[in-house]
Amino acid sequence: MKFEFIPLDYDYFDFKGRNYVRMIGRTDKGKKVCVVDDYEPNFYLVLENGADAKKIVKNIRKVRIEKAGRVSEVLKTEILDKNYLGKKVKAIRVFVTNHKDLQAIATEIGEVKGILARREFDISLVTKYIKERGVESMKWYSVEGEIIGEEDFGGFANSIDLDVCVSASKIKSLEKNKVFEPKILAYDIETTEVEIGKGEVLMISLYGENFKKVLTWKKCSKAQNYVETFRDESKMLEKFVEYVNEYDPDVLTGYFSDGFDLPYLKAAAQNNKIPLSLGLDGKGPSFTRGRIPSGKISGIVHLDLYRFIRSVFSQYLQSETLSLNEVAKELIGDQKEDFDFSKLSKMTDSDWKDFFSYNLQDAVVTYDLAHKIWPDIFEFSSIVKEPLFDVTRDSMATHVENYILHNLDRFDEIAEKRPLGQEIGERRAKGKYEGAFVFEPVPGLYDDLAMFDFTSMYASVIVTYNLSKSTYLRKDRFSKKAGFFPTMLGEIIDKRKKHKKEYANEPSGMLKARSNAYKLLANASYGYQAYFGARYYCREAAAATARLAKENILSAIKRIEKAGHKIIYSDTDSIAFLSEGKNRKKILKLLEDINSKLPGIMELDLEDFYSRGLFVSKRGKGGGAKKKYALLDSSGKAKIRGFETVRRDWCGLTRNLQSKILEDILEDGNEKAALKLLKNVVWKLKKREVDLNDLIIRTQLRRAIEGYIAEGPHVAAAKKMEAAGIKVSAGMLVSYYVGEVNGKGKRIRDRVFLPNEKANYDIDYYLNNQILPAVENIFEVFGLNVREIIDGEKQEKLF
DNA sequence: GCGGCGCTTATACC
DNA sequence: ACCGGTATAAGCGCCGC
Repeated sequence: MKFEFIPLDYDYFDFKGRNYVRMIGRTDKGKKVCVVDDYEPNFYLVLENGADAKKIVKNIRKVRIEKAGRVSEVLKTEILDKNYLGKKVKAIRVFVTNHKDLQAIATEIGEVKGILARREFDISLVTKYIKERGVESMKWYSVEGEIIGEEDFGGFANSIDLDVCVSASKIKSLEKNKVFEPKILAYDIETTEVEIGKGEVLMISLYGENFKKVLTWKKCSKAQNYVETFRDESKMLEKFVEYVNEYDPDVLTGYFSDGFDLPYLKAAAQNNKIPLSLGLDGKGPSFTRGRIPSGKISGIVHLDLYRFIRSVFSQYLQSETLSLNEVAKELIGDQKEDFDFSKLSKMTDSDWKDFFSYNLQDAVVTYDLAHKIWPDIFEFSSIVKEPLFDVTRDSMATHVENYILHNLDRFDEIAEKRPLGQEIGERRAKGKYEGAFVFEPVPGLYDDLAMFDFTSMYASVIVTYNLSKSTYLRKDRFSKKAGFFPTMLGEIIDKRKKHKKEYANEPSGMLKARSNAYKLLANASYGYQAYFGARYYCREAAAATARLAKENILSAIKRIEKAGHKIIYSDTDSIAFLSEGKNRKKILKLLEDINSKLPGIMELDLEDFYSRGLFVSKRGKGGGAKKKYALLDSSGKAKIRGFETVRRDWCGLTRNLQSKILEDILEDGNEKAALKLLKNVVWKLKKREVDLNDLIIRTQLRRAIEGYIAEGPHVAAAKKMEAAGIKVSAGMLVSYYVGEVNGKGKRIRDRVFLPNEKANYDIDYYLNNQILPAVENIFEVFGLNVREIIDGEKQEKLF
């Protein structure tokens, strides 16, 4: 039979000791199908110059190992002309029986004379399959094949529940370039405990197209009609499985569901001694090891939105935390409902009703969020050529690496190996190298500024100067012959430009996602070369990238100065300077002049014009503070960087006041209104009229409590939480305020109170450790000493 | 008991 | 451990007086 097919999920199985890839996807008619393809596992031997390839082949043909009840042997070999790290080499491609034994066979062959390196035995089977056969995630194919019968592959077809299961004889790529719209089902659970394996699942919400349910075993006379009540937890779990399998989604999505919902459900099923038979094979979720376990369900792509958002998407976001609440608010508007969890101990029927609604709403929000970022997930998967499951969990470094791996064959390149423990240790032991240039500003309020910035600076430096592992010669010298890494990066930059332009002409979610994906890949590639875990690690290339970027920005600064402009600030790839009465046209001419002399693909761009800019001094010490400024753009919008306003570990009172003060000063050009604002807040603070919510300080607990050498206020707060029976864990945001205590109380941590604890807020602390430090450097620009002014007011009041 | 300084810690910028 | 270096600044920890 023949049909059109898009792969959504990949895995593999063994039959008679051989490997087969199994892809689950949809046909163009919307049928969920399984396509089985055979795979010939293989790796490479890179030969030394002048080695006797035929002799080596003769020797290795005999290699055979027995392991885990399997026999693996060398089935065939090919002698090929390939490239390895950019150099022409003779190589032997060694085909073996089973992918699982690649490493063992490579070890068995050993470091024989004539063999320079053994490579590509450390790439996953699915990645190798996609790389070699070109059957890529999120692309359309025409598939021809035989329906898999009941007896085939040891009764394989019986164990999975699908419309069709085929063994492919021909898979041909189709020229179809449209976004695939998956069938998404979102879920969320509420439980009595937060620890996996403890407590019970109170309810499970499910939300999809024309589908909304809340499953529970809590009886409630006021339950909404979408609530289904079961006899007990076990019956509820069974129905959950039934509904998911019946709905038959391509994607089952949750928020932090790898870390919570799915493992909790699995443990709850175990506690009830029932299977959680989700998925096509009915085996339920399996968890792959890792820092965070990844929950895999056969035939359904389990997608934890939190993980993709954290590793890929978070850099677009303004949100201070990656909670569903905040992320959803930013991306799809305010949707999440509130629920007071302290009610849980004594719930009325009406409370339960609210809780059901809250639970459902979380699934709705998750569903909407999944749709919102689907174009980004789709594009990432199709650009990086890795399955959805992996692409939504991999780090940026892995994305860069996968992009490279899947594009190496165009360069006839054999892939470099992944570093092992010892090598990682050696790489990490190397100290830091010198990084970016940051200009020390002179504190002051400036009028009429222009800002230039280099587009994708580090990436364009890598491309321009050909900086990579395979082009590195010796001591700061790199080959002139274009390497595959800089070439690929050049292509990434070109594609980013192309799609950005297309998006500008005809905006669409897909084009925006595509251009963003290329931008992110380009931006992550510099860090990749300095990352200890990278196959193509090259500290020298990374150090040279930083050094050459610095040379280029310093020479651009000189040119701008030479044209008669005073430099106000510069950080890494941007330069702010005074327009000096020159009009925009003249400044654009200057930009053009500089650009004409820039090397390679390097490009300076006009970032924006600003009517005012404020720079302050460092606290305590002299000199201008770097990475801290406020600018007013031509449309009247303030751009605030580094100030307490943008730091989440300062209280709301301070942040709001400082941001208003900065905006007032930028708009008025003087400090008069701002000073009034300050006096007003100080007055309110002293009269205890400030709302406690505005005084809460939030700080992340970045490790377990025992891990701290210095016990700061947030650690003290975490200890208090623990004492109150609240679970604390690394990564959580701790909230507290500083209040008055009797007797001892020298240290701030001794004056820490949790938000629900009653105390008088410590006026002195909020004045001297929050408000004044945040504003004094701003007023100092105008020659004012606000500490004296505030003290003066106090004196006046006394008299 | 207190000032000073180094260190630890969190968070930001690019 | 899951991309890099540069930077500010608070508050603890500890020393010396």
